[in-house]
Amino acid sequence: MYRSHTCGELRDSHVNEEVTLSGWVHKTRDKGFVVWIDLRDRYGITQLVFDGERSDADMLEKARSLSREYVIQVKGKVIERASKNPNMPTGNVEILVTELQVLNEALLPPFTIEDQTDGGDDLRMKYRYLDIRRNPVKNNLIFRSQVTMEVRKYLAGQGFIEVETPYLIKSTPEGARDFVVPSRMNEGQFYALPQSPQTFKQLLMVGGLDKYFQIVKCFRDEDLRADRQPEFTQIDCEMAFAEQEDVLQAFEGLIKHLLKNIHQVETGPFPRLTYDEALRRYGSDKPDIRFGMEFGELNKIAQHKDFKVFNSAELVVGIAVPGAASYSRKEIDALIDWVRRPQVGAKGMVYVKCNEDGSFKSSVDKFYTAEDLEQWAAATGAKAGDLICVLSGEVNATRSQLSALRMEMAERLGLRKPDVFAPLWVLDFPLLELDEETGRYHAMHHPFTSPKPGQLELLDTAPGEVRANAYDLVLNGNEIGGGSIRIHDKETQATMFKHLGFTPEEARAQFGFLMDAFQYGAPPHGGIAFGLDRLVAILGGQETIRDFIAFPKNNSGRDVMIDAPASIDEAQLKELNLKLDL
RNA sequence: GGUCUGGUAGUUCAGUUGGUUAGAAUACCUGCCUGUCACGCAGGGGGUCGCGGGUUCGAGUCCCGUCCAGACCGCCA
Repeated sequence: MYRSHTCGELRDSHVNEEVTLSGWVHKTRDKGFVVWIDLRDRYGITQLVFDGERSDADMLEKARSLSREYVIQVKGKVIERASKNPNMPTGNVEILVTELQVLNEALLPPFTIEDQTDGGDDLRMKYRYLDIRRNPVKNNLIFRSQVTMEVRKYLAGQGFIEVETPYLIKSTPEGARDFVVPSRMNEGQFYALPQSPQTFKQLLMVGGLDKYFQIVKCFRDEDLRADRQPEFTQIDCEMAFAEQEDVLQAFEGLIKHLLKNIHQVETGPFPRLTYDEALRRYGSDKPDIRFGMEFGELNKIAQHKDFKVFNSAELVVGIAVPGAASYSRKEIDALIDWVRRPQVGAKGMVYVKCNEDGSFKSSVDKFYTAEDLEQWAAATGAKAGDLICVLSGEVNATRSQLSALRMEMAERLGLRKPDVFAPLWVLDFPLLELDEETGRYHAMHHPFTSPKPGQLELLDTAPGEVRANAYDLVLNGNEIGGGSIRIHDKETQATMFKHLGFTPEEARAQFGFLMDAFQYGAPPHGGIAFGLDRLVAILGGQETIRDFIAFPKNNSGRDVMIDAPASIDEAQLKELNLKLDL
C-alpha cells in the first residue's frame, strides 16, 4: 500500500494515527536540529518532521539528502504541531516520520513548482508534465473536468445521448483548411480530420436519434491565436423536430445549469439581440454586455456642418467612455495613436470632453457648437465627466474599430470583470457573406443552414439580405456557441449549393450522401456547438485557453514537448506512396 | 502571407552614448542554526549575451540576415 491518506486530508482529528503517505518533495526546510519536508500530491501538502531527538540519526541524514521533486513514501504518526500554520488546511498537524523510502529520484526541475512559478511559457510547455504539478494548471484541469461532467449531467438529464462520430472523414473545400491523413490501403487518397461532426450529426437525426450530443475533438489547419488551437473540443449538439426556440431553450438551460452548478449564479432569461442590432449597438456580433458604452450614431446630428471628414463618411459613431474626460492631451493623443495602429486601422478620432461643469471641449470645436455637442452627448449617453470618442468612415470598418476601442477602454477601466457573467443570444445572422477577394458569396455559418421562412426567393435578387435561422451564444464578449436550424429537404439543399457556386456534380461528389439521406425521411432538425476550451476558460475567469488544455500547441502549431509535427522516414513515405517536394 | 515585441546565469530580468573583469533576484551547492512553513545567516559555483555575417581601435549594445517565442492582422464555412 503506497498510502493510507492523501497529503491534503489530515486534520486535528487524525492526531496519534499511524499513516502512510506518498508524494513529491515540495520543499525542505533544514534547521539543523529539525528538518521539515513539505510532501505534496494532487490533494495538498502535509508537513513531515524529523529531528535530532525523536528521529534516528540515519533517518535525519536521509531526510536531509532528499532533493526537490523526489517521489517518496513515509510512514509515521500524526502529531499536533508545536507551531501551527493557519494558512494551510493541514497546518495543525505534521507527520513524525518513522519510515522513509525513496520511490524515485528526480532531476532538478528547470522551473519552480510554485503557484507563481519562475518559468516562462516556453519552458512550461516543454516540461508540461511538471507544469501540471502546479496548482494553477492542475486546478484548471480539474475545473475543466467538473464543467464537462456538468455538461454531460445536464444533457443526459434532458434525454440527449452521446454518440461518437468518425475522425477519419472526407476533405471539403469550403470553410477552414483540413488536416489530411494519407490512406495506406487506398493508394493516393486521403482522409480529412473533421472541422466539426456537422454532417454526421445531421445523419444521426435522419437516423432517428432525436437528441444527440458529443464532447468531441475538432481540427482546423489555420493559424493560431491565444484563444485558438488547431485541435480543440466542441460540445456538439443536435435535435430533431426542433424549431429555433426549442434549441435556444434547451441550450440556454445548459449554460444556466453550468453557471448555477459551477458558480452558484442564478441567471434570468438571456437577452436576445438580432445580428443587425448587435452591430448597430456594439459594433460586434459578439458584444460584451457586462458594461455599457453603447454606440451612438451621429450621422444626423454631426453631418451637414463644415467638418468634411464626417460629411463624407458613411457612418459617424461614438461611445461615451465613463470618467475619461479627465484624460490629458497626452493620454488622448496616445488613444488616437492606439486606434490608428494597423491592427485597429482608424484614420483618426474625434473626442469630446464632457466637463463636470456641463461645458464641452472637443477636437472639433471649430465646427460644432455646444448645442451640437450636447446632442452628441445625448446620442451616446455621455454624462458629465465622460469622454466621447467618435470614429467615422465606411460602416463595417468603423463599427469594428469603435468596437475594438470600446473593449480596450473597458479593459483599462476594469469593466471586464472575470467573475461577472453576461450571456446573450445573437439571432438572425445573414445566410451568406460576401468574399471581398473573389466577389462570391459563401455561407456565413455553413452550407446546411436554413434561410428564414420565405426568404429563399431573395437568394437570386439580394443574397446579402437573406437572413438565416442561425444563432450564436455570446458570453462576456466571446462567441462560445453557434448553431442553426438546418435544411432538411433535398431541393432546398440543392438550391443552397447552387448559390454557393457548387455545380450539381461537385455538390453530389462532396455531399451526395447527405442529399441522399434527405430523401429517406429526414426530420426537421437543428443544433448548436459550443467551444469547450473557450467556455471553460471564461467560466474559469481567464483569458487564455492554453492553461485549460493539458497539452496545448504553441503559436506555430507545434507541441514543443514531444516535438511534433516531425518528419517521417522514407519507408513510411514509400508505404503511403508519398514523395516530398521541398 | 504581413505588422509589432522579445531572446543576457538553471529561471525571471537589468545592462546608460558602443568602452575596465556582464549584474540583481531566485534556484542550486557547502557550512551554521531546536519550530520552520516565501525560514534565517555566512560562503560558493554558475554566461558561446539565440545563431551567422557586417560596421568599428573596440559590439550584449549599431546594421543586415536567420532561427525561436509571444501578441495581433489576414485566415478561422
